[in-house]
Amino acid sequence: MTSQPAEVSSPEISTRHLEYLVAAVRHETWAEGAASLGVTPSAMSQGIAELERRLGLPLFERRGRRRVLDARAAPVVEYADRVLAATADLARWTERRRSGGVGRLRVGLIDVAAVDYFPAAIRSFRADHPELELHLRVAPTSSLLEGLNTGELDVAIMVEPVTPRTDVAYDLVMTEELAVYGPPEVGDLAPQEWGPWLTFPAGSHTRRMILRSLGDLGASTEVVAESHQPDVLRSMVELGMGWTVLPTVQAESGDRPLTRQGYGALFKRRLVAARRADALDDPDRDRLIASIRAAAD
Amino acid sequence: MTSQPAEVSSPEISTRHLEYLVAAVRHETWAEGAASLGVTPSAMSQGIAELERRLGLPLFERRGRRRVLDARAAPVVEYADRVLAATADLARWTERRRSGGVGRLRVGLIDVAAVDYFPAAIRSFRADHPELELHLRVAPTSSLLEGLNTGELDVAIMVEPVTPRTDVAYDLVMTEELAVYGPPEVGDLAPQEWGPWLTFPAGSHTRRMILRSLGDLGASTEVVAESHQPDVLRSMVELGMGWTVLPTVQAESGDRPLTRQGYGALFKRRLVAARRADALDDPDRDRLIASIRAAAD
DNA sequence: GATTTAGTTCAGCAATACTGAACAATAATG
DNA sequence: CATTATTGTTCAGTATTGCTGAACTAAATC
Repeated sequence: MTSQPAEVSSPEISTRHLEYLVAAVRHETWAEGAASLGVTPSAMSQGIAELERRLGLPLFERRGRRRVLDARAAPVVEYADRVLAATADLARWTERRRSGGVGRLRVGLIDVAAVDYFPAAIRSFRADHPELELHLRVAPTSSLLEGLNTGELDVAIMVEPVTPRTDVAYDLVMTEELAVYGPPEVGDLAPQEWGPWLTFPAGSHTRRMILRSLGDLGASTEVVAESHQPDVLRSMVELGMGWTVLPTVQAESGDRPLTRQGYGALFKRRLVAARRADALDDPDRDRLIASIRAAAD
Repeated sequence: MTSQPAEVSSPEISTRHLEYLVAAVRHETWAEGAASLGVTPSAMSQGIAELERRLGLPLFERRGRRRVLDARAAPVVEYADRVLAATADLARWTERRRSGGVGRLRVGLIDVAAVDYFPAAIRSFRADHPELELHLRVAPTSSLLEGLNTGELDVAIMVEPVTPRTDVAYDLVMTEELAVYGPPEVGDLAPQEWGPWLTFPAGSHTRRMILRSLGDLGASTEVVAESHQPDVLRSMVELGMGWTVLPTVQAESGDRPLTRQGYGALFKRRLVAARRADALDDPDRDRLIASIRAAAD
């Protein structure tokens, strides 16, 4: 065991420095970034120089008359994003403390949660909490995950990620079944005869699960059309353009339900209520999650 | 969906402010805290007042002539701890970048990992990486967890926590068996006749698992002595003071192994390599983990 | 009541962070 | 190729900030 050397001293960094850095990265030009923060390009230039000096490391390289982030400095931007997200959380928390509880909750939901499972629960929650501004965003899981990480969302009702993540914590809300639906006239076929497929875009969590399950059964995995919108996928199936896999609640609702293959559920996926792992405690978020889980039972 | 109101603006906060806050909380007096930061009490008093002003919230209350943290401000201290830990990480990362790789790795291990399983692996790793200052701390799992969270440790080889945690990420290293050991003269007994017990202190992960497993078998769960040190527990068993449950590698090593009950392994526990969930990537930490897992196979 | 201790407020000063002007380098246009 | 436009940098000036030391206030101890 060696003797313990002096601790590396931490630089003094302010959230202002980090705002300059993030603005420089997120905007096309530094001038635009400076404007977004309400300062002159001169202030931002000097501020970033001071940050580089305090870290003892250059963060940007010249590209013509522009400055672009050195790819090796990505961890510094990640640090800046995290600290600014935590600071924004803190600002909201202190605002809540000051105002004695009046606040806002920003909720993301995938479409099946917003349209099929929880519209009544959300209406009811809103009615029960008039002091709370409830903000809803309906988007695919990947977009909701990004929203959580950038601090734009407080909670997301989404598909459970395939691989465990350390940046997000979640509670199970419900399990739902997805089934195979073919064009109306084909009747029941064996899996080997299913397809081609109309499904979600590449990058979708659910699409990966669908294609894996179909592959396991020896079915085709040819995709001929993509859409984020289940209604669009349904319409294309009705028009005889191909087959799809959808949550049963989405495919069989309304006055023209799709025809399910007799195979049964292809697989089940889990919907979760996710928050950023390092988010501060938020009783309103917890109440909403409890309310949604109660509705799911 | 309501119209989106203006975002709550984040206050400008520096790591200096947060250092003042944490020093005020962690030291008996503000004067002592100020000294630990190399400033006068006046600077710290004004700095904390400015932080309260920027947050719009009092953080401390008067207790006689002292100021103590308002319990409701605990989330602000948690935020400060997180940001300062992340900033210290960043400082080490930038130091590594500047020095072209020469650095330091601070490793925690529980005693069985340091003494029984991985001494050769660690000697070998140190020999293979002379450019790296390897710091070892041997302590119980709870202490190692705290060291991770306060940024004092980069990685910890420890018992897997009973309940999943979001602040720590870990890789499985190995599974080890723990068995029941009685005083030398008692021979094989049924579980109902085991005990009383010499075991780890309250708060120990392993102790909770031991008592739960014994309870499941209908054995006594009476504890008559406690120690963090397996050698001490062994000695007390040899002296006929009671029974213990230990990792077999600890209980049966050396020239006077304890006598195992014929029951077999009471249960298995998992040792993991843990890091803080939001820690920056660290190739040296990953290499050490790979080396330890290879040694465990 | 006198003394000591902990934290606060004040005045002064050095350091910092911003603006606006002038400048340098690069890219686009004629 | 010359001129103009654009992006970012450097400089000087100024307002603001953050620190120290002194004086002060309030609480605790003797």
